[in-house]
Amino acid sequence: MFINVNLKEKRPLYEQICSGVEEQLLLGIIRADEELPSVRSLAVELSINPNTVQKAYALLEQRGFIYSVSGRGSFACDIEKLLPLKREEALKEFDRTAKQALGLDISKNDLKDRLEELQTGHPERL
Amino acid sequence: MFINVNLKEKRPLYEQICSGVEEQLLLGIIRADEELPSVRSLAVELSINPNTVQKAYALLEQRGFIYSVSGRGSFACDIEKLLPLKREEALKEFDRTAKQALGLDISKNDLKDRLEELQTGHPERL
Amino acid sequence: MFINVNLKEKRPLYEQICSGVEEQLLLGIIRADEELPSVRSLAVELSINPNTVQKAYALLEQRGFIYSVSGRGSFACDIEKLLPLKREEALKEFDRTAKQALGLDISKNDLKDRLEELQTGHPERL
Amino acid sequence: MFINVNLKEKRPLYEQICSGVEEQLLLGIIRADEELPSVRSLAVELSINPNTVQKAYALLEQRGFIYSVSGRGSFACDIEKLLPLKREEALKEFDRTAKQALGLDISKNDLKDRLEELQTGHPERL
DNA sequence: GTGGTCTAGACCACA
DNA sequence: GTGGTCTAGACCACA
Repeated sequence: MFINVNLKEKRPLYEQICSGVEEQLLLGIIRADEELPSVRSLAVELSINPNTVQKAYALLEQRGFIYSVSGRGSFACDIEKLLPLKREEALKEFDRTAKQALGLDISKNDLKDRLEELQTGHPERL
Repeated sequence: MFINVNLKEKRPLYEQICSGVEEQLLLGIIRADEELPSVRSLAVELSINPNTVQKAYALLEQRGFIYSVSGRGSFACDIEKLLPLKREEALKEFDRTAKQALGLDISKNDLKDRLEELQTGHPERL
Repeated sequence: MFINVNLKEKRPLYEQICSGVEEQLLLGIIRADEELPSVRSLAVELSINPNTVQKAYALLEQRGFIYSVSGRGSFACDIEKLLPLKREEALKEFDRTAKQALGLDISKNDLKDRLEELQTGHPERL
Repeated sequence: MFINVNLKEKRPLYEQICSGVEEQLLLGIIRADEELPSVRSLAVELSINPNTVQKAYALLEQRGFIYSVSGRGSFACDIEKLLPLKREEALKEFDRTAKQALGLDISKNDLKDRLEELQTGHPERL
């Protein structure tokens, strides 16, 4: 697992960790029940405060991405169960931005053309 | 001009004011060179501190939406000049969310269908 | 005399009037002892407050560009007597900006080349 | 870092702080990613209000000179990336003042001689 | 009257 | 501890 954090970004560090882990889960880089680095080791690796990692893991657990076994560590949830929820969220976001564009007199056809040209950059699941 | 602020929202008050004004400018509700409510009067109307309104107006000026004349008041810029920039920003956001959806195995055709069903809610410019 | 003021500029209106008059004096558009528009008429022409024009004229008098004859009006001074002072001020400004450029590792030769290419846009004195 | 503010100057305090910091960044006195004094400590040092320092730091961040990390502090950006922009600005200013001098019948050769005699006072980067 | 600057002091999220 | 937001209130220049 390779998580990057960037101090210059405005998002709080714990959010950066969360989205890093979420992304790798969704991409299949982290498998179901795979063990995540411990709070302490990740804190050392990223040179940040363990409390920050702790907060990120707590949020990830609350959001259903990981589960913690006390005294053992943290493990990835089965992402397949989360996909429908994530898709729903993504579509809401998509609608919102599409509406915004339409409100600026960009036509639906323009947006469709744009869609067609998009490269997903979606790597094959390992 | 009808600006609403909501203390319960996480976004700072000054940002809420900014987006309220921006929206009305883009919708043509506020015309070029039209005078906005003074810092003080808007503060009274919204029951917030004048400094907060001041910060919002300063940001709006910096972003090119309004211009302030010391001792006179604040006035709307000609929004037509800002439209291309806003469109560009909106399209970037659109691409981002579209990519996100595609990354979750939602097909381009699904997104296009969704686009087709969207109602813009875009009022005619007066 | 054609003075323009721009509400969108950050400089105060009275300063804009001053520099407009100064410029026309230095360019020879206004001649020595020529009468300037009255405070009231200029205020009407520019659609601004007479107090603002009054302040501009007071400053111009204080700086030696015009003189007022009470009950008669305001008249242009002989600009030739002011030129040495203006030249000194301009050279100070020139030195300041040149130093700034040199401090950013721009070479003296670069600045000289730049000087050579400048078009003055200096109209012939009438 | 040695920042001075002068209450008697007309420029607002926050602008004085900005230009002080900008200058030291451009001179290489402050290095990339070096930590700046905290908002509070600089306020104490200069005997001014923290809000004023806060405003200065916000402007410096917006202008690309520093970046702030909430809960951590403020740090210097890599100035090398800003140099081209600063050079461009400086040359525009140089042109402006040169034109002004030429408009007062000062010859290009006079300006070149003047350039030649200038001492930069530019300290070596450490 | 208007906007712009500044002070004094509070409270919050983040680390 | 740090920066970010907000309030309450003062004073100034400008028009």
